[in-house]
Amino acid sequence: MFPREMSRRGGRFHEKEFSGSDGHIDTDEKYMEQRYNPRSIEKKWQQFWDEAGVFEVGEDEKREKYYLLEMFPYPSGRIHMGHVRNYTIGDVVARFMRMLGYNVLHPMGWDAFGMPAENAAIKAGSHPAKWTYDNIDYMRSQLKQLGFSYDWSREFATCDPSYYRWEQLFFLKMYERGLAYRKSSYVNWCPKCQTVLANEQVEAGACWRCDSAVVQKEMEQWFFKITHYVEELLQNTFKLPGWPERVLVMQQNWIGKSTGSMLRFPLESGRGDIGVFTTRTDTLFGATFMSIAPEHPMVADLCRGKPQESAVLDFVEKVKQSKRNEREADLLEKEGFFTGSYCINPVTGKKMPVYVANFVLMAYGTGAVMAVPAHDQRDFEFAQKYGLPIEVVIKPAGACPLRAYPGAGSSAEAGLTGGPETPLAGVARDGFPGDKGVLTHAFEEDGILVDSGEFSGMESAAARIAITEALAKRGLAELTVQYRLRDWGISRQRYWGAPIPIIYCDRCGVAPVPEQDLPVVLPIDVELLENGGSPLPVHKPFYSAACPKCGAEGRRETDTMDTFVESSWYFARYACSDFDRGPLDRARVGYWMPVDQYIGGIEHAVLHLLYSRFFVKALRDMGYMDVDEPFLNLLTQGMVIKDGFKMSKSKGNVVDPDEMIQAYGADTVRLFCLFASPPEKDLDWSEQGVEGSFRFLSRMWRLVFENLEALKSAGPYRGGSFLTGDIAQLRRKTHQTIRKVTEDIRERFHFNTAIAAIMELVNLIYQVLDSRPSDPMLWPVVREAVEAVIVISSPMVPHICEELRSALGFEELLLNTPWPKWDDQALKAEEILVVIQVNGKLRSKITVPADATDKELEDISLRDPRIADFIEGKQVRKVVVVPKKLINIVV
RNA sequence: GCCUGGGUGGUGGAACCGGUAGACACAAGGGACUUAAAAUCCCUUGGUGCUUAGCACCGUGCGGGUUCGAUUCCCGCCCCAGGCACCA
Repeated sequence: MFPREMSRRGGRFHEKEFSGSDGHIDTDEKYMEQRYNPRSIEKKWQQFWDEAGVFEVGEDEKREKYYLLEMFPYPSGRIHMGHVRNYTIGDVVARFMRMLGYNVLHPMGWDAFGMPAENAAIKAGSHPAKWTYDNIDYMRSQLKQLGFSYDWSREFATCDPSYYRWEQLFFLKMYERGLAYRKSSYVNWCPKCQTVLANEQVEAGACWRCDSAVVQKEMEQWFFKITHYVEELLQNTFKLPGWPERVLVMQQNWIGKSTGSMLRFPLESGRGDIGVFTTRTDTLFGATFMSIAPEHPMVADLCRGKPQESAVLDFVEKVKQSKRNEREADLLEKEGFFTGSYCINPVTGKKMPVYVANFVLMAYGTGAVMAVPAHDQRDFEFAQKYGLPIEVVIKPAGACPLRAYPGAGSSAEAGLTGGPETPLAGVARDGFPGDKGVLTHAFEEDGILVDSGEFSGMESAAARIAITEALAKRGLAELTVQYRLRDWGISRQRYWGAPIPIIYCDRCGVAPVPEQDLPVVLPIDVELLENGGSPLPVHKPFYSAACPKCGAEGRRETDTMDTFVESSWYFARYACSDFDRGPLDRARVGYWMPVDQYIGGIEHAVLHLLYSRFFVKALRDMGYMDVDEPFLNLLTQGMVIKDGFKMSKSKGNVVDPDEMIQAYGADTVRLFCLFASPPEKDLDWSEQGVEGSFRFLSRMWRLVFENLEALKSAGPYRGGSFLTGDIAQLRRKTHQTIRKVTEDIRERFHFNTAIAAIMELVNLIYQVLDSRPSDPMLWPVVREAVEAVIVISSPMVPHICEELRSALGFEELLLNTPWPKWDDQALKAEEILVVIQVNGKLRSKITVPADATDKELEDISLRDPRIADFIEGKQVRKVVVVPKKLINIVV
């Protein structure tokens, strides 16, 4: 259906070209000339803008700067509707701010490293570089066809050595400062992509790119120490009022700060202790056993020589083999194994069996958890399963006085036997969740401590501090903070990325590449491997390198950097993309940074937006820039969906921007993207909606060309004359519309309502012209209205507006035209509409002089005949008057 | 489970520091122009009812509350979308 249907239904402006050969349509040549034909005018203005370089900017201290940026695209082949929407929103803001007089930087470039290039090249027998640069050329031409106002002189692709050389320099500087380091650890490995992934790139245990299950693998990897800035990253989320709340909350959750205590539990054997992080120190008296992660370094020691040693090690091995998604997604049944060792509860002195448990994560806290079954549901279930003691030590505030019940805990497996000393186990007290006096699940809230020695009777919050302080005197505790955020693993075992500038030497170990040897250029003459693995480890000219320290033959690092490294600083490079004496020209970066408005998809809420915030802090501390945060204001636009789903090839609901532009022109596509919904919401693509946008532009076009002579000879309205009726109303509407459009764009980026207001104004102009008032002021007022329509529409639909404006005889470009101001005088009406309610229900409407007093309004409404029916025979108890708006009569 | 949004006509959406619910558009129906079609223009369009030039009642997920007045504020639910998820 698609292309053919398209050219038939939407391609109206093709008719003129076809008509020459057909010979029967162009009977009315004059009428055809008046038709809106976007194809020719859009090309004309794009060429004009391009040749004149009108969007190129420099630093100008006299003007206020405004740096507007949209997330740059990955050159995947062709732009999709999501790009069109994102960049259209950005372009409107850029053009609007320019007209308001700001010195606007609006650049574009390419996030050009990454795996799709490799996969596509393997498939096509091509090279990632060729694939990438071909795509860039094509996509650049697509962006130009949409008329976006970029300063193309600043364009760059991140796969260019002139870009990534500076990234390599940053790596070296970060290495010097300990912000880049190498360590061996369990990392996320995607077997399909043959590479390691950062935590942020694992979604529900699966690879963010290919959706394969991610496994844990122990490897030597390079990390960026994002945790060095964890507190600043968190605190600044409270100082970014220009960001959407939900993005900030997502980042806060991702950082995952929790305050608590670090506690030490001495081993019964006397050989050391187990460290534990807990936020619930107040429940310490109820800690009856210990759970540790299978990867915990003490596991081997704890079970050594015990009867269950081999069984424990088998269990550990089994858990390690399980997939990350299964293990983390709470799918696996909670299982544990007693190691055979005990540690001692430092406040009760009681023995606590140490279990290896599959749900304990080595990566959070210390990899060991004190288990308090009465006050943690997971521990409760675990204790029931393995017959471990459950001791209640917190009661709900306000509950009845305590009564003791005999315990019934069985601890056979742990070696604890019941007896007179057996603690109260599994028994509920007043106010606890439970049935017939038996605890059915853990009581997890804060409350009042019981059976907790000297701390009994304290409130949880105070007890947390008090118990920690008491233990601190014995060297067994300290107050501490834990974060969920972990360092950013940046090594990728892939070819198409920026090489990490490191050489390994048998004698000297890790040797950074000297700065003067940068860039370490990614070799182009490689054979890609079928399985997707990197060819670099088998490419001798690359990996063979002399050790910079001793000169002996070393081996170059063959991993490349995560592509998110490139996008973590590109916004600063736009300020000085031609600078070749360093990564960033301080003066120019100082002028432009930070980005005043950043626009992009919500999918980067954590990934790119968190990495960039980290990078800017690191660059600041290394002396490259002076800002703390990269993006002052953030707008996250919604997805483009069709038929209820995100556009995707598999759903078969993709709409190609090229075909849309061919059929309707760029202005129509832009207009529809802006009009169909506010930017932060999802946009539902509708063929008919696009038709409607085209219809509106045609209407605007005809408004000018069908009245061209009258409009031109009218000259602008200069004020002074007294206007009446329709004409006065039109002038008022013109200025109301200017105000509404200005505020809708400036205050909240609600282009949909701005466009609706312009449509209303156009409708009114037509209406006034239809009524043909023989008033000498008709054409001057209409002309003022038409000019306003053209100027305030121009950020959204720039091509048609330039054309219409030049048709009216203007010579300067619209983008150099100041944004119009509304005339407060013109907004004033002589008469206003006031609604009358009785008991809050609308009963009548009256038109009154604008200067009527509240008392007059009240009198008029009480005399209103419609109102009389409703108040007749009733007593008027009260009359509420909202000045110039509404009267409510209460009877 | 926790955290964020969000539930308004046939559809996209508007109004929301409480004050005319449904702007603007799409779709649908009717009409004008035309040999015809396209394009364009005009009218109707939340629901129900009636004594049908009009009027009344109901209506913003559900149930309460505050108020002269609630789509908007408060309390309690339901549903949808997104994020995090054994975090100790």
